[in-house]
Amino acid sequence: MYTLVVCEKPDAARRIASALGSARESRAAGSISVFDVTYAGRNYKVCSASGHLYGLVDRTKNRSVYPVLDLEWAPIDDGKKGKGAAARAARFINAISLLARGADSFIHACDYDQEGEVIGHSILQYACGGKYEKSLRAKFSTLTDDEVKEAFATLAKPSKGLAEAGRSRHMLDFIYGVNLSRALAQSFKAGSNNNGYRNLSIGRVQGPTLAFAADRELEIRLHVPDPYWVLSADFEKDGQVVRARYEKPRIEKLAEARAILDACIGRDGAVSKVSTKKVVLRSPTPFNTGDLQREAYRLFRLSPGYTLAIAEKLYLRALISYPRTSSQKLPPSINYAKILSGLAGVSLYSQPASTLLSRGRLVPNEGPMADPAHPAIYPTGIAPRLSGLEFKVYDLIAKRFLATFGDPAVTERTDVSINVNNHIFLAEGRAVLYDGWMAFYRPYASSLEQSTTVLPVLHEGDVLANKQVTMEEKFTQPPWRYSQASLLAKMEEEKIGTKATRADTIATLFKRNYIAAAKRGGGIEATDLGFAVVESMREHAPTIVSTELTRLMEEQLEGVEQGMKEPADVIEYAVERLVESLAAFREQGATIGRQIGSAAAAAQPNVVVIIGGCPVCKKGQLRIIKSRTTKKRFVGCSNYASGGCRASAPLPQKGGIRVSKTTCRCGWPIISVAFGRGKRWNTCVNMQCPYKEEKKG
DNA sequence: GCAAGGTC
Repeated sequence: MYTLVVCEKPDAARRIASALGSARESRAAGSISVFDVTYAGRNYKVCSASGHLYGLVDRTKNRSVYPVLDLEWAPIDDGKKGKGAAARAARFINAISLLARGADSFIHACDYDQEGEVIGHSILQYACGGKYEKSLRAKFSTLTDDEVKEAFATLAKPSKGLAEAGRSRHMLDFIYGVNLSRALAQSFKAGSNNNGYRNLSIGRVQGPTLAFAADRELEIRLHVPDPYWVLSADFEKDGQVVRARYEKPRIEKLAEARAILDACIGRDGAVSKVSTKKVVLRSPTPFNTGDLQREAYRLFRLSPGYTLAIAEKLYLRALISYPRTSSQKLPPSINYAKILSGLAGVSLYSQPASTLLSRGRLVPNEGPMADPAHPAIYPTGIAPRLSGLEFKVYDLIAKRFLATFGDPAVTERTDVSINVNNHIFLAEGRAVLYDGWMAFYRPYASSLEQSTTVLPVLHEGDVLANKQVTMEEKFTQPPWRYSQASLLAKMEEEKIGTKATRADTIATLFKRNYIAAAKRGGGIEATDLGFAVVESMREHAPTIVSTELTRLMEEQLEGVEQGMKEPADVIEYAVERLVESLAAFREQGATIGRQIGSAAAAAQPNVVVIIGGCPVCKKGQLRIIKSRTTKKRFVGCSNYASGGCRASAPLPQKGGIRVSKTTCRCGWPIISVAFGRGKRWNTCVNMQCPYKEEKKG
């Protein structure tokens, strides 16, 4: 007789078994690994699932019918992740079913979180014959020997509320996501003139993520650059140049900037204040999935999805720990010294690893985030044989691990105020006094190290020769577009999606052609189709494109978990609200479809700042500028301030502006301005254009 | 050809 222990994945089964004692591995039917181990006089067979083996299926199987509200749990079928998933799940289910027959008791040892509770629940209920409530739960926060033993010594009743909350989460996501996606796709079909089908989708995570990109794109398109002026000055002391900027970083009036320039040109400065400040920079915290994805993007421009795929490979080759983790913690049980000894045997890391080993006391600088089943990502210490991007990602992980143990770095910042005719200019010096952890993180810490600026030694009252004062006209910039990495960070911040799925969701939005690489300036831009989907959802099912749905769902599921709410009531309430949204789609399906359809076909408006060369002075460029006095937008020449070019023209105050490729015969640019729904008006910018003619676009 | 969530 034995107790069957059900784990979430093969790797966890191996670790749990070996934590309990000396385990013997064998192959069960379908060749999945099973570990026999005796612990405290009891025989255990430790087996595992491979993530979710069961999922929700639509009983009707007809993908053109909605709403689908009648769902059941069944072995997963081959989905979008490719063929073979169903066969793999069947292999695990068959093997576990056989093992269950000989078991007299069951332990649920999947990851101790909501999703893990569901994975174990399904297996114990469906593969083991309704054993969930009779099973006992092993609760651990990381899979270390001590914690696993502790969990088996203090087995608890299964958390039925948690399982119900998780199962309801699956239900709600399916009901909202599948139904609204079907409604979208079918309204597109109804509204398009060729009756074509287009695979459209929306969901609790896709929706808000797309809305982030669309809202940002709108901000960018609506941005009107405001002019401002920047003053800077170069001084000299003992042959060394001191670069300084005017104390006000932006001067919004040209007259004011001119006045300061005139007052300061050719006049020497006097040092009026010198202050130095030590800044201590703690070592970085170890990587969780998102941290690694962001850093790999910053340094190598790798997409989050690609980084995770590479990390997955490194993990499968036993070079790094499990890469899907929220944790920023490295418990001592991973054995720092052992890992460092391993790294000391790799020539690239031997010097830093030995340095750390010689210190004796090793304390990593941990971050606040934790994960129920895994520590932060760390190298195992096994010598890697890698090249290309795999090497880069490994190197980043290894050096980050080393840096985590490094001393705080100490930098010094010097601020100098320079008085020129009662105008204050500021110069700033930075120096690294002690590099500490930075030495372990080279070259990845370089942006911090390279901020070094050397100033000559300066004292209050020193007189500095004024070499030059310059005035530069600049324009306020629109906000940055999201990159894949910053969009992922935004999702983390808004608490939507999970460490393992965020990159996938972004990839889905690309696949649907809701977002695309921006034509200029890098980053992601929402496409017209993306805008149209957000717009129609905001009108008919607004919660799906808002993070509010996640928040509301979590509130309700919290009630289910605590046993205060019935899952059926929570789902019924959601269905009632969903059905209202779907009613609008039924009534206005064709109209919605036409809107989305025409958006999908329409060209992208350009982001316009410069609209063409100046036909008057022939030197400057015509730009869209917002007047400081009237707050209205107009066209002005960039050569206005420096060259006195007075070329200007009024603009309509509403509607997106695009520039035509052709210039008017009078030499001025032709623009098209959006008005109404999808209509544009083409016109020459020149007020006195002798060829003025309006063209419908 | 539909979600989001596991894992490979």
